[in-house]
Amino acid sequence: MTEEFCALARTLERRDVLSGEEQQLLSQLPARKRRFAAGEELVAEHAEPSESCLILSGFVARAQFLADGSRQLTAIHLPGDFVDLHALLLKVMDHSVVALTSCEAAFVPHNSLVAVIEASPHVGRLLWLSTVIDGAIERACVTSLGRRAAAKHLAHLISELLLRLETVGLTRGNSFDFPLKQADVADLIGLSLVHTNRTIQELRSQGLIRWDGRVMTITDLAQLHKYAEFDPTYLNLVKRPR
Amino acid sequence: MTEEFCALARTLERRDVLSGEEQQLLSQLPARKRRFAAGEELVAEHAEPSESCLILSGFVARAQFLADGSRQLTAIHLPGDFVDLHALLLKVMDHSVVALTSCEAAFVPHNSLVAVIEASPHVGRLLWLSTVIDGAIERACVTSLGRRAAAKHLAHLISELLLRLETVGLTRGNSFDFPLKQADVADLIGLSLVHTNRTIQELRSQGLIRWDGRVMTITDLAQLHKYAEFDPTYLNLVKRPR
DNA sequence: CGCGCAATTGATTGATGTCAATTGGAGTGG
DNA sequence: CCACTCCAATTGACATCAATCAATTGCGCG
Repeated sequence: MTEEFCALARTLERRDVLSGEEQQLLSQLPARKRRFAAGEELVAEHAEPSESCLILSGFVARAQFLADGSRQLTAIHLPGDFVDLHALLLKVMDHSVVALTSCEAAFVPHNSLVAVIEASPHVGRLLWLSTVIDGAIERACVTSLGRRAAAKHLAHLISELLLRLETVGLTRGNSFDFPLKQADVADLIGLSLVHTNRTIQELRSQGLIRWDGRVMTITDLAQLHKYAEFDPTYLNLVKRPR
Repeated sequence: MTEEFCALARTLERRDVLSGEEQQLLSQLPARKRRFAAGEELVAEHAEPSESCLILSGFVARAQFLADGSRQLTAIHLPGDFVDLHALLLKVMDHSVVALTSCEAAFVPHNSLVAVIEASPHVGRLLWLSTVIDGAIERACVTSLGRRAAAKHLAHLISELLLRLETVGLTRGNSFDFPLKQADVADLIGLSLVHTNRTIQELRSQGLIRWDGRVMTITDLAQLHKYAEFDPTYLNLVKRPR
């Protein structure tokens, strides 16, 4: 398996077993590898991409823009995530994908994805699954935005990130690299920059996290989960026949 | 085609052409039809359903509950929507599905869905598409919650509902039956009941809508769209080969 | 007529946004 | 090495939005 697809296989295998042939199929997908700087757009809103992009390194997010210039990041994505796989069916992008840090992505043509899916309906279902988990993550986000207090929302997001990053081997114990700007976190949790700053300070002063802008460390995981009412069911981190 | 699947076929056909055989396949799906009263649960959180449910009449919503007893409705669903199709892959429900009005639903066994998908990859893709559109709708909701003022959020939701209901023939011009309680609307847009009431009044006083608790009438559609910055791209109401 | 649910209103509190500085640290050129 | 600049983080003061508490109204129904 080529280096590029380790992360993908790892993500898929977190939810079901891949046979050797299936791994083969994935590793033979053609991919155009590209590097982006923080702030660049990987995929533009209203574009009609003929390839989907798999994140290899760095953090990216889906973004929607409003007339007043503000922006909401509707989801954050990590290495191993097939960010715009849904474009395979949606045809027209309803949001753009932006780099939050410098990152690398592999662009895979839709027609070769279709070929893989036809060759292996099981891999097809696992890809379908990954779009459906994206939906579950967005549902959790809706609930956080609608009904959780700011600090709990942020605590929930951090809890989720730790688990998702563990899946792809990007944690060291309870800490992980998280070189985002507070302004990006603000757009992620739907708050103003100033209030985001105060919210972060609250989690710090509660002794739940440490974050210097580069490394996020969860100081008290059990407490963080309890505080955020975090239930990882929606991430489907269970191996099952699918 | 049996009566039950008219709505489903109609929803799918809004996005692509179905051949006669494909319609056949759909119409032959076995279905257990059930009726629910407002407030009842169609599918429970943490359940592991072996069937997915297609809404035939009425309004239902996905709901997530919090420890303090509050609730967020992460999406509203209409006749023709295959609400918990994603359970086919997710296995465990991360939310429950509740009836907002009295409603009817058809429960379709997962194994017969898998059979249809294997018989027709194209229908499979259209079902995949429908889960992916649910995701797009949730993204729009995230943006509304995070970055739109309350009244604009509500205006956006109403704009969306009109279009989605048109798709399944449930509108009369710019009006449609909408027998929800304001408390449900509150849980849908993430506001308190009192503030929801005032938000509705604002849209009324701006001359955008009329709503007596049963029938919603959009008085000035162009203005409503403009006010909400409504861009229907995300609903994918375009016929294309998928 | 009276009950009960849903809608509405008023008053108040609390959370969050906005505006305007200020601080701190990394890089840059002299 | 030191000023200087720039960007991000932080702080304070204040305005605005939304939640909460507590009535009150309106309507359908027995």
